[in-house]
Amino acid sequence: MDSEKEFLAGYSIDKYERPSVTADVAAFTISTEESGSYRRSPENKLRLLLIRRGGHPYKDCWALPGGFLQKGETIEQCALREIFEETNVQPVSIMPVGVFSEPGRDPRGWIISNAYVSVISEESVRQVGMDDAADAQWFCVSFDCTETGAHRLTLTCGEIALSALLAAEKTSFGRTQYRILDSGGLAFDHAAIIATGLSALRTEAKSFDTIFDFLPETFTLSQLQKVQETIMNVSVLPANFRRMVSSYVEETDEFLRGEGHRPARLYRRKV
Amino acid sequence: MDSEKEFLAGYSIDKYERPSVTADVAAFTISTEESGSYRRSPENKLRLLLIRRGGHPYKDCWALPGGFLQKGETIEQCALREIFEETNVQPVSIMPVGVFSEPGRDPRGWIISNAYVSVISEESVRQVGMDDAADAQWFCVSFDCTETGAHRLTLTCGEIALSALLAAEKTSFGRTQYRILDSGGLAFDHAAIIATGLSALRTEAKSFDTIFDFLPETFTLSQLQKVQETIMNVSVLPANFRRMVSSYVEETDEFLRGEGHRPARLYRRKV
DNA sequence: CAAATAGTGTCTCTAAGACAATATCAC
DNA sequence: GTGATATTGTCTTAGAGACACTATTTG
Repeated sequence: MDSEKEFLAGYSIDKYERPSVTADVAAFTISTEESGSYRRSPENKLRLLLIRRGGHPYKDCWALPGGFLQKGETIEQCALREIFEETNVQPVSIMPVGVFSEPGRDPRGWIISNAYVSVISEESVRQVGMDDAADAQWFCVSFDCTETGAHRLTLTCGEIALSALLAAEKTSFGRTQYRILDSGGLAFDHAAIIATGLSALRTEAKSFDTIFDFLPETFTLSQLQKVQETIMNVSVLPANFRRMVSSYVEETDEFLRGEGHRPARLYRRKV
Repeated sequence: MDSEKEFLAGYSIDKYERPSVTADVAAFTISTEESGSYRRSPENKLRLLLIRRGGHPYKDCWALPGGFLQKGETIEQCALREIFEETNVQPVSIMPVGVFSEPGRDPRGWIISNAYVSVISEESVRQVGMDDAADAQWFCVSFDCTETGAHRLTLTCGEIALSALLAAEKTSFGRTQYRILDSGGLAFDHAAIIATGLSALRTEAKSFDTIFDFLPETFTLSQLQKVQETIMNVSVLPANFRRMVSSYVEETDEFLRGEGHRPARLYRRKV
C-alpha cells in the first residue's frame, strides 16, 4: 500500500516526450432547399461544417472544427466543446471514427487527431443562424467512386469548391482507410478524416441508428426517407421504406398540412 | 509563404500541457482443447491475453498489454509493437475500438488510452510457445448479461479467476459504452476496454470479416463454424452455416483425415 | 457395426424489392 | 380537375432457420 503511494509520489510523467492531442469533428446536417413548383417537396443536401483557418499553418484553408484536448475533460467532451464553440449548437450525437497519428501530419509538430462524426438537425442550425460572412460555412458534400477506383470528395459552398481525391485501402476487420492523393486544398489530413467519417455515417445509416438525429422531434416518413437517401446516395420505393422503418417509429396525432398535396402524418422515434 | 515559415519557426508546442498517450490491446485467440472420446471434435475456447503487472501502479494485477506511443510511429504501429513485444507474434489484424480518456483513469496522471482489438491464430500462438510460468497468460473469456441487466465479464486461467461487473450504456449511433461497477481486480479501466473490444469483435464476426484471422490458411468449415460460435456465443445448424459462408470461401483439394469420422474438405478464404 | 462428423436437398418463413391502386390535399 | 405526395396491399424473390437424409471414415 505504502509502496504504491511512494511510487506515485516519486513518479514523474515528464520523463517521456508526449504528443499533443486534438479532437476534430466532421459535423453533418441536411439542408432542405425549395426547388421547382410549389407542390414539389424540397431537395435535400448533405452538408458539412468547415472553418476557414485564420492563422498558420494552412492559413486561409478550410478545415474541420477541432482543437486541443484540455486537462480534466474526456476526448468526447472536447469534441462536443469544439462543435459548440463554432456553432452554438449542442450536438445530440457524436461517434468516434478513428485516430490519425501519422508522423508529419501536422507541421506544428507531434499532434495526433481523434476524429469524430457529429450529426446536427437543420432545425438547430437554423435557430442559431450562422453569420453569412463568417469563417464557418456548411459545405455541400458529394463523395463517389471514380472510374479509376479512387474516391472523389467534393465540397461546395456558393462559389467555393474543394475537390479532394482519395485512395481507399482495405484494412483488417472489413474496415477501410483513405489515403490522400490530392487534398483539394483542405488543411492537414482532413480530407481523409472526412472520407472516413462519411463512410462511417453511411454504414450507420443502414441500421436506422443515426438518421433520426438529422430531424426534429416529429417528422413525416418522407422526410425521414429523404434523409436516408441523401446520406446513403441510394433510393428506395416509398412503400418499402415505410415497412422498413415501421418498427423504429410511432404515430402521432399530428399531420403536416399546406404542402400542396395530401397531408402526411407526423411520426416520432420509438424508444 | 515566408510568413508560414516564420510562424512555424516561432511556434512552440510546449506552451500547452499535453497528455501521455498509450495503446492498449485486447488480443484474442481461440484455443482448441481435446475433450471426451477420440471421435469427438475438440472444444473451442475464446481466450484473451493478459499481463501481470510487475510494477506500480496496480502491481500484481492483471492488465491488457499496452504501452506509450513513441515519437515517429502511428498509434496502430504502437499497438502492433506492444503485442509483438509480449507474444513475439505479428498480429494479422487490429481494429480500433475506442479512446478512453476519463480524467483519473490512471493514477500516474493524465494518460489517455487508445484501445485496440487484435486477433491471433492458435497456430501462431503455439509456434511461439509462451512460457508457462510467465507473466503473460491467455485467459478464458466469458461475457454475459446478468438478470439485473448488468454484464459480467469472467476471465479464468487455471486457478486464477477475475470477474468484473459492468453497466452497458447506450450512446448515440447505436454504440454501447461500458461503465465499471466492479473491476474484478483488473488494472485501470481495462475491464471496460475488454468489454468494448469483445462487443466490437462480436459485431464484426457477424459479417464474416474477422473469423478467418483466428484460423490458419486452410481450414474445414466445421472449424470455421466453431470459431464463429465461440465468439458470438450462439449456434447455427451446420447445413445453414455452410450456405452462409459459401460465398466467402473456396474449396481446396485437400482433406483433413484421421479424426475418427468422415474426412472434411479444407477450404481457403476467398479473396 | 457404431459413433461421430461431412455434406446435400428441401420445406418454411420472413423481409426486401417491384408495382398497382387508392386517398387526400392545395391550387 | 390537376398534380403532387401519402398510404395500403399484394406478388415475387432471396436468404435464413429447421430438419430429414445420405456419405464416409476410424476404432
